[in-house]
Amino acid sequence: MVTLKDIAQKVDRSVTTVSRALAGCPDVSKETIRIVREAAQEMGYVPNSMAQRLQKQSSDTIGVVAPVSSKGYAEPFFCEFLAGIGEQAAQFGYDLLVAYAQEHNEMGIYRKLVSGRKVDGFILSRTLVDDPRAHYLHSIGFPFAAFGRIDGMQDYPYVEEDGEYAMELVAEHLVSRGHTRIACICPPQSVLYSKVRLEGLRRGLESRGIRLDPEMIGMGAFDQEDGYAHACTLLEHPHPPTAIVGFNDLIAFGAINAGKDRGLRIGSELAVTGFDDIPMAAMYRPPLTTVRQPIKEIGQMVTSSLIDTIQEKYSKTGRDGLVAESHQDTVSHRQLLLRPNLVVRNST
Amino acid sequence: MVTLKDIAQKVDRSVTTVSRALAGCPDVSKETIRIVREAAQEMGYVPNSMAQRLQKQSSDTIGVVAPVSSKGYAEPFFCEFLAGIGEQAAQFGYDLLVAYAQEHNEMGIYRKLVSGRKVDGFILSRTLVDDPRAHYLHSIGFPFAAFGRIDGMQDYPYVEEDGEYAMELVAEHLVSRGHTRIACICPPQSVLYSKVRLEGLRRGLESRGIRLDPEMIGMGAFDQEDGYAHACTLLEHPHPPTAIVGFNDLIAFGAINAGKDRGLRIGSELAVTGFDDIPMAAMYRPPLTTVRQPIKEIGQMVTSSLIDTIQEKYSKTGRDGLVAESHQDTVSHRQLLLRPNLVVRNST
DNA sequence: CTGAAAGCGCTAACAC
DNA sequence: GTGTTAGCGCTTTCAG
Repeated sequence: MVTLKDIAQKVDRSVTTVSRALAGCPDVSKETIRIVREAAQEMGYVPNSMAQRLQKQSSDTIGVVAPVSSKGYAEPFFCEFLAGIGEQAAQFGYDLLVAYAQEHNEMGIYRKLVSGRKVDGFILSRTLVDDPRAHYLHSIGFPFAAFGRIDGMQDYPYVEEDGEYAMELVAEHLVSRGHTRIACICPPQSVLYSKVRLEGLRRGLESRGIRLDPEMIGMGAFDQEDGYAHACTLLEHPHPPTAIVGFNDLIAFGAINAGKDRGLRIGSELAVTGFDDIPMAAMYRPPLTTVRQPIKEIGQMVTSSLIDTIQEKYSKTGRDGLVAESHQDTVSHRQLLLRPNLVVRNST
Repeated sequence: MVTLKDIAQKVDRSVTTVSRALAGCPDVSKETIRIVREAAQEMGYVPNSMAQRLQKQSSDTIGVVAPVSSKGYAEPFFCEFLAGIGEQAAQFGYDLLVAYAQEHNEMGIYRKLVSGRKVDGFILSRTLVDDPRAHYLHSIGFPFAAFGRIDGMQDYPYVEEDGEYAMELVAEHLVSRGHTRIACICPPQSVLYSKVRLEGLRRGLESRGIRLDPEMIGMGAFDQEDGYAHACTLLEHPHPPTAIVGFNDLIAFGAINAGKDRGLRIGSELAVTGFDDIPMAAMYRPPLTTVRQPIKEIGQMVTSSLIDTIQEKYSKTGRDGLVAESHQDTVSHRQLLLRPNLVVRNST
């Protein structure tokens, strides 16, 4: 592996000069720059990243801890999200480190990554109401950006779709289709988006004179199987719903199946909506009415925010360790609440 | 951040001794070891990985380059695969670096990762007939392990399900159900598993006196949409199939939809099989008959192989750079061909 | 059993 | 403009 030293030897300059020439330092003669770069080129020089990182005291790496167990996430969704993160990170010269949390020690992995200085910042997703990850990182001043807001925390960067508004759209849509008995199936209320959406749905219905019956709420679902089970229960209710709002597409698929298995005609006898608009949503039968989340783009945005945060921190501590008074201001620029779209298909 | 130096200062020993004590070097007094470890513990010492890596000249990191564009892969499948890799890597103290290839420069990213010494080895998946990635890595002696065999390359570690045998099972199953007009929809033949499975299907059918009509082969599909389109074409054929073999589950879903949209009763009037057994396969309607691939476990296995390979290389070049004569032998232990299972559900 | 010194490859402060 | 020196944090000879 060719190093600066090798080049230095070959062009008969010092290692320092070579380093500077490569960096394009202004106080190196044009001539030297040319010579050095040429040599580097033909020798196939590539800097040793570990050496650079050791010296810079930064890892140029962004960390993502994958949700505990596949159960915790609509996978196709996470995959796209990751792709968005990875692409954006690469754009800015960052690597992407993906770690998998073991069941009962999600925090441990964050601590390990932090203290081993393996990453410069984290992307958080599926934020919780009182998110321990966010609290931890916040408390030690470690950069992170989240896909999703966090209750009881203000000054941190996030991107999120306005779940409340989204549910307003869903409510409006279903009511306009004549539904009055409306159910929903959602993840546990500890998952913030679940709480927000539920609240949004409740309000959206109430403002249209419809009450969201507590018995019409299936709580604690993540995937298709859960969705199926909850939908079955709902449909067996003495006063069953004519519409089911799934809080993600997988849940909605499960609900559709439950309806089908009972001989209901989806779309007419039972309406089902989802959330996310994963690729399969359009390909399901019937195609799913759902709230679109441009998940890859969201991954990119949240990554940009994170990188901003990292570099801001770096430039600050690099200078004097002083935290600018305008912290709150600069952060607020990185709080994005996206306006969602409802994609209407044949499941409603 | 606490360093060896800090500990050394505190316990009044040299940095060297502290390092050795922490490493559990036998020639350090019990007493010193105790003292040092205690101090390290309470000071919250964690080694700086960049420093370790620079000095060890290894990154303790495994690289995975995600397939170009989401189109290239059944995503839920890739996600699980990645999880298997990540978990196994963590088990052995390796990090997982995930990179995303841009459209026309997949090789570039491999080169970059190699020359920047960012990873110690790669996991390859969806191998191609004449896989450029494998050839490149092989030619420079860089460790890798593949999910899938590679035509024209022998001595490298891989894990694969026996696609030929799998198709034998599928053929047997369909024929035993009375099908004689059987079609299939597969990815391009440059994808090795596609070639292998197609060959297997052809043979499986022929040995039962059935010819695989070239017009019954839909070529170049990856996802549900492609599967749908090809299935439509097949079903519009003057002599349409009564069974369609999808080369992955997404393709099969597409075929099921195409059949449904034509009013065919899936399972009786049109049989459809898949491959992979992604979680959704059991939840589709009708549930999909498919060949099971324990993808997460495969991820773990292939990662183990890779780590073996890395460590073997390291111990060799570490000693004298000599390659043992038994290379071929040790590699062959890492060539696993798994026996697949057919999961029969209602789509056939 | 312990420590001093060297070095992994790179960058940066400080000369000349 | 360029070189010398120092240092990032760690491991590893080589001496004692």
